[in-house]
Amino acid sequence: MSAKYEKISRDLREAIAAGDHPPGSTLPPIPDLMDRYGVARETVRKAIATLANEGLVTPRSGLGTIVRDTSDVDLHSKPSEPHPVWGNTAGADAKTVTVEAEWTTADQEIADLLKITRGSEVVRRLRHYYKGRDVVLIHEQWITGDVARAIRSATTYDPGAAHADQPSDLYSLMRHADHAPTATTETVTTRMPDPSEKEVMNMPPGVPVLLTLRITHGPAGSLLETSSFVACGDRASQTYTVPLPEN
Amino acid sequence: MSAKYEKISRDLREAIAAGDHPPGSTLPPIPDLMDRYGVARETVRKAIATLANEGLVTPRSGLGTIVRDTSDVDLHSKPSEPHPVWGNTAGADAKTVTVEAEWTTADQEIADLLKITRGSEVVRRLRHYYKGRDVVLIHEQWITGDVARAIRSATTYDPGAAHADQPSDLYSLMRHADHAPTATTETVTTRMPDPSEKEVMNMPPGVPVLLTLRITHGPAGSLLETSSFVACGDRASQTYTVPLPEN
DNA sequence: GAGTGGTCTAGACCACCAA
DNA sequence: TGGTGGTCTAGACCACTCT
Repeated sequence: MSAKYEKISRDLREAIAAGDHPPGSTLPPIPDLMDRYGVARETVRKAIATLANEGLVTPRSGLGTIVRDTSDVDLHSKPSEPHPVWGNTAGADAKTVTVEAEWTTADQEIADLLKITRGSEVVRRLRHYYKGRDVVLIHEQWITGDVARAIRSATTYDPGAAHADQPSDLYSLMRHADHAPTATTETVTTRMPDPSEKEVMNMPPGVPVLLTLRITHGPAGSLLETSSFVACGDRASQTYTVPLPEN
Repeated sequence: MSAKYEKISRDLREAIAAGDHPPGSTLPPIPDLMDRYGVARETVRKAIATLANEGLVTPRSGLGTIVRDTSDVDLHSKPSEPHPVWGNTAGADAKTVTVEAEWTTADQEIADLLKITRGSEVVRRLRHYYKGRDVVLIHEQWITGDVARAIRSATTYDPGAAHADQPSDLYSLMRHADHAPTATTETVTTRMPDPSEKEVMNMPPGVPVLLTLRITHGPAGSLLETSSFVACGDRASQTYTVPLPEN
């Protein structure tokens, strides 16, 4: 109930909340805390690790234990406008890079989501959204073969081929290809990043990811694509406007 | 780059992913892993702590290191229907308890959100949403004085007083009080829980919270209330349906 | 009681960063 | 070079859970 490291982390947490140690500053060095509390090194480190896992601080070798700024959400996507309105909401230093693009076949999970048969041809794209030099969102997308072929015919753009230039808005292409999207269903949840996500987005410890699963609906109840968005949780938020019924 | 504990945690992570150690089972005991890798106890514990912070396992004294089931989201709220549709989406064992309800005055932050002057009278409510015996969502709500007074007059229900019985749907009361809500704006983000949230919702390590900030709009651009929803990240998700424009 | 994880120590060596 | 955090050890004692 009251381990030594818990008291230390509680004291430090309160000191941060009270405004000592403002964001960007450092906590007292480990040796200082060892003296102050009369404990061993590993006990202080455990206390600091607790705060790191809460996302409050980031220990950095040679520099000290840096207090994070937890209030700076600089990405603000509004899916009410089609999701990749990256340029609009994220500023001039935002960009998108298509890492992979390929024709492949749907596994069971994707087939279920898109209500197609397993093994159907689909286009899979993996894209990274940058803010400055940092990847802040990983977008994996599956487009039904029907829609991808229609786009290829109507616009001479093949969604399943890698392109040097970024063709921007897939939804515009869908409209030109007679598959205008009518609505999306987006489910938002959260979890901790796996090691590869942590590495790609250069995430400090104690920061979760915001996970969005999207399904795009087309004419006559058809399904056009499905996407998963994995966003760095301390930099991204999503806003929805929900109209309410009268009764 | 390749600390001993990193190799151990990587091995265990892969073993879990491969289907050895299915959800609910336990990892090998610490002494076994010490022997297998020829390392000290604290090294093994660090490896396991890494997995715990990723939300993959929960070590429990006397029982072992239990593999969590990361796929069981049992709460699924649809804000397209007014948010507290708890009974509909969460099953029969869901309930809501009002922990606090009071008339108070708006601080600067709440005043800004509701576009009222600081110090105005508002009603603040703190509610816990249960699933079975567990709190899975903490709801803090501020209702403008105008709206709360109108409800009190029209329905003889005072939102700012504690009630033994749960009056259910605030939006219905608003409609009866001539303040029908027309839309909500909901911003979703994520962070790690603070210690009090972790305690109230009995959250294991490595589980973030899903944070929703809601503003409810009323007739003629008025603002009726604002809420923060803090949901246990491994049990809750939210779904939005977004209509898309034609062009 | 036997086995599990939880806490803590005292000391060692290493990697990183600034001046 | 001196100070920072990062890793690791070998051993101790405690708290919890099941049988």
